Amino acid sequence: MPQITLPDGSIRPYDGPVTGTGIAEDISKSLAKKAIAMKVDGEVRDIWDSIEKDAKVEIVTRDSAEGLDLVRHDAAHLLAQAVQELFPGTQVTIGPVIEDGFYYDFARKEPFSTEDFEKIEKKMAELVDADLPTKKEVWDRDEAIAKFESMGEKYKAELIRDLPGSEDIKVYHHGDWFDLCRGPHLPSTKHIGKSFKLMKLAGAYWRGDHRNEQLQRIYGTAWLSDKDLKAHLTRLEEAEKRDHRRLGREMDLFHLQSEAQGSVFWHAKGFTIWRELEAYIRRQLDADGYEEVKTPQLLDSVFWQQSGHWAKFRENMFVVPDEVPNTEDDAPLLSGKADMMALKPMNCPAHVQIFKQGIKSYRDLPIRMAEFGCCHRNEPHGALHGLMRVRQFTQDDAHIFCREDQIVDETIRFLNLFATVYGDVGFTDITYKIATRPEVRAGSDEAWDRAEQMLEEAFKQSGLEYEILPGEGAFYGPKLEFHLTDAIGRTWQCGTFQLDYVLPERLDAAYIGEDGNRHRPVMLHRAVFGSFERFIGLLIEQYAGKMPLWLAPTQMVVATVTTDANDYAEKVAAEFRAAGMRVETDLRNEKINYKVREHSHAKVPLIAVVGGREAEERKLSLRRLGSKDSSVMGVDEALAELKKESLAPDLKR
RNA sequence: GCCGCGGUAGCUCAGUGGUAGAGCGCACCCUUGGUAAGGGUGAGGUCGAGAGUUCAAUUCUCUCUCGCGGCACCA
Repeated sequence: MPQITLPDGSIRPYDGPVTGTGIAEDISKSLAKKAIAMKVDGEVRDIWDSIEKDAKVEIVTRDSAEGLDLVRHDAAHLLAQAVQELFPGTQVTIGPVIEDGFYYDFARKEPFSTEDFEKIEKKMAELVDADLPTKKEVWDRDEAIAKFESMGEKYKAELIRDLPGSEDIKVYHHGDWFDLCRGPHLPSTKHIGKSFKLMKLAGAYWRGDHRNEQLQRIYGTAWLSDKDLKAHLTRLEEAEKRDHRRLGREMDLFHLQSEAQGSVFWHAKGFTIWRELEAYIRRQLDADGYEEVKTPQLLDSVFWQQSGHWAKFRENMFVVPDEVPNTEDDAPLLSGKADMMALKPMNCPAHVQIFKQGIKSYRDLPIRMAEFGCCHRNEPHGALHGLMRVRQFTQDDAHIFCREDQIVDETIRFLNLFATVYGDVGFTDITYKIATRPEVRAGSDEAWDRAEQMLEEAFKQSGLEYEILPGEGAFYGPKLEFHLTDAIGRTWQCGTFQLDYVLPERLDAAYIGEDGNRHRPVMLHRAVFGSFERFIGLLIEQYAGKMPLWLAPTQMVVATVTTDANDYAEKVAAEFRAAGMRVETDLRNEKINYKVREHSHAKVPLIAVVGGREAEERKLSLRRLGSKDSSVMGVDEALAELKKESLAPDLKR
């Protein structure tokens, strides 16, 4: 006698087991038509499942968040079904729902090509039109394994083998085709609709492990309506326009070229942004009790052996032989016997060397040692991505040497600095994470317990929301991660904060404690921007190139209406430059419309138009980027206002 | 590094087994125009590199390289 509680609080008693369809029909005919699944005590289930006990039930319709997920999940099945019909011999593996869509991983000897997409999409549409009903069966584990193996579906068989014994082996049929699946699913293929599109093709390792065979992954997007699909595709196009690589070229900020792949050629305009940011963060660090240092770029491999990087990080290091190259044309360039040096991939070991000079007392701690250190890492070719992932980058790096009892305070101090800086540059959408102990790690569990607790404590005291990333910490300690999202939804880690008990030990850093004995300091690795490169890349995308005034490479263009005003324009520009602003003039023989258009496209925040009228009255006509209006004002008034406005946020305070 | 896709003028892209085209940009000339494209003329390309097939390759094939999208990696 199940009692079904509906979302409105009403209770419906039933004499026996009842299906979601039955409940929906009892509520209303129109709901029954739209019902595609149900939520039983919060869990999404197949609409045709029987409910035998009292439960809270909510009917799920297509146009709900759950409905959209179901559509996408079914679309993944649909893709698999279409592919298997079109390409016999293809094995299916997994096909989950992801943001905005789904993917399915296939095992097939011959490669798919994006040219196959049209054919597959057509087949998918046919299957939707066929309105194949969904049927669920629970199979015996061994029989299921045998069945899938006999079909040549070894991945499915492996999945079943690895399912916990407590779990049912559920098989969903869509017409004649079936797949092992946790479900739930739509009642039939027609509910999927046709607002889907196959997007891209990629290799992906079975179970995400590069030692396994590589599968072929087809990504798709699916929506409830063609309108939604179109809107999504438009969003992607818009996002492309915000791509920092594109804007970097259009705005003459930087470029990359193959002779220095992964390293950036900063043009004057791009480097202006860098310089402003560097000056800004240096002021913050100075004010926050950091001391700035500069350490060597190239260090002997013996040093990296001591630090542990040679063992753990060597494959990502650029190694340089310490040898005079042979100058004979025919002789080998290098003897192969030279000692090796390496470009630093990190600054931390060098900072320990500075710490170790002289004797440190507990009274000296904490020491906050900062460096705008340029690091090189030999990243895999496939990982390189514009400014976001490069092989040479400069961090706003610092290491805090402190006692264990200072960790919480230092963490809070950092979080405050971090929040100030990100607020100042306009990043608001940040995800905070604590990455905890990985399986392979150094140090005792007690030390890890303490370290993780201290980080959480700091977060709690700072009032920031965070999530835990289990097992994602560094081998030497837990870390805080700060994630930002780029134009197309990829997230990037920028700032970082890592606890390290290991490096001071390895490199024998010590201070004299109150008790007169030697103690190990704890090292906190931390960066606010992370790398200038990535941070600037994200800034460009965040602002779609329309940088805030203090960061804009060119803050103002003084554009003349006629050549008669040229001398005046030069004079005005000079006055603004004298006030510390970055100002250019546009004296070209072009119409003012043309100039305004061009500088607007170049995303210059301010355009000062000057003609005969302005020259006569020592005025300018100011137009702000994104505005159609302009306002005429006196030069002195504009100078006072804009000089203040163009200051970095900290200097305005 | 792995899988798929790509590389033609500064940029965006078209095109072809008989050694190339557009728009924008650039230079020059005319135009002195009041807030998102005034007109004209012109310059500009080893069609990513190498090899192969062919009478002939930018076009077809292979290798390499770089780029793009994923995957793996990101101590």
